[in-house]
Amino acid sequence: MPYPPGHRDEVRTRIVESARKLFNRSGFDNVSVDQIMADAGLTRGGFYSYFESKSDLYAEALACFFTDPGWKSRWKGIDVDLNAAEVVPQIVRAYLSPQHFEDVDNSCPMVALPTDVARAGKTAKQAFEKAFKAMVEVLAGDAPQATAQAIATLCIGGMVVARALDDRSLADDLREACTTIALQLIRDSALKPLFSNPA
Amino acid sequence: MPYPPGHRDEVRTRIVESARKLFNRSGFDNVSVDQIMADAGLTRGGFYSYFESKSDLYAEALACFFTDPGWKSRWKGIDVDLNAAEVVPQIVRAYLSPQHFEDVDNSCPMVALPTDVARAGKTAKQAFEKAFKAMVEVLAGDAPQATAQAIATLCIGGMVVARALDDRSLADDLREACTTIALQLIRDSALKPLFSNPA
DNA sequence: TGTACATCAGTGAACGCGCGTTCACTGATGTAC
DNA sequence: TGTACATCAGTGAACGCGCGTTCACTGATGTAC
Repeated sequence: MPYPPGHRDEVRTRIVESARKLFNRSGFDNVSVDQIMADAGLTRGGFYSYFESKSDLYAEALACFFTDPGWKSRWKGIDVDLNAAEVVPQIVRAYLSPQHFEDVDNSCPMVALPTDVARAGKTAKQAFEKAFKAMVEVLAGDAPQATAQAIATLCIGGMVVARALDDRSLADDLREACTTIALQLIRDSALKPLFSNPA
Repeated sequence: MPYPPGHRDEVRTRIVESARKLFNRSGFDNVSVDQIMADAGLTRGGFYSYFESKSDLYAEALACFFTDPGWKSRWKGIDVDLNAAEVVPQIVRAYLSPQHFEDVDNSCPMVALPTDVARAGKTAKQAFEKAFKAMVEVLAGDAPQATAQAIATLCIGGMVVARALDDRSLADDLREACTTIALQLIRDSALKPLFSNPA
């Protein structure tokens, strides 16, 4: 058995990580197999002994962001402590932070690639959905499902729109507006059970 | 002067309209000049007597959606009457409606193309920004700027995320959740001036 | 310890294809007389 | 009214290029003795 065991798994992971980074930067279609393999320190020919086709990578590149245990503290500047009581507001602040806005390479793929996913196949959509459900679950806390979904949408949508604007200060305003409203929704939904719940 | 006056303008508009539709459907990079010209009933060669390059079309295709006087009632099923008192909730409902979700070809480009714009040049981002500002202005009503921006983000982001999900019923839930929360934000912000405004 | 070997991870030339763009041309048009 | 003409909108073959994918091959590796 030439090459140490686990070698292929390690290389495969490296390819997926390179793909995730480059997809984030340029979208699915503007990244070539050549570029991905070169970024992983390999040449193009080897790709097809790891994957059936380029589109096979889409779902894996989306998934690897969330399976990577480091993702929750990926945007430095704001450290999220998952054991803290105030974890939900912390996540919202980190997600909508300037650090996340600027670090496109290590961005959440739900921000960098949602319209690419909408045009891609079922497996990519399933991977996106899994990530979205996980995010809603983390944000849910005491809030009803609809509120948690809206808060997740403010986080993802705020970043997507901010990155498509030309004026940086408007983009900053938008991020902050979404943060404020999302935190307000969290506060309101946490308080509501204490009072009557008007229809 | 062969060909009637206005002929070129008319053909140019037809090309931009075809581009808008096809970009919405497949993104900037998956649509070829050939396809755009064929959709407009022409052949590829003529393109470059109307535009300097393919990327010149991006900003124009974004803009034409909003300059088209028909856009405000584009998603049938829900007719928005801009003179009605309840115009803002109507716009939110129409934007997040199943009709808009399904009609990708005639979709708002802010829903279909935000990540393509984020990767494109300055002119495309300026066009996107202009559309976003216009939307926020329409939604503002009595609400503070930050609230109007968050409502716009719920509309756009809700549609972007819904289209990237695999499960249609989850996508429907999400659209409805965003509608509910957006309408609640409108109601709350309209009421607030009547009471004290707590920090 | 040293050598011969089987394995297979990785290489890179080659393929057919569709792209954005160019350009010499064709032929439908309104105008002049 | 009818004909010849100048204009220029639109055509389609051709270009160089980079893509996704294939495949015969090379050469680094751990193993056997």
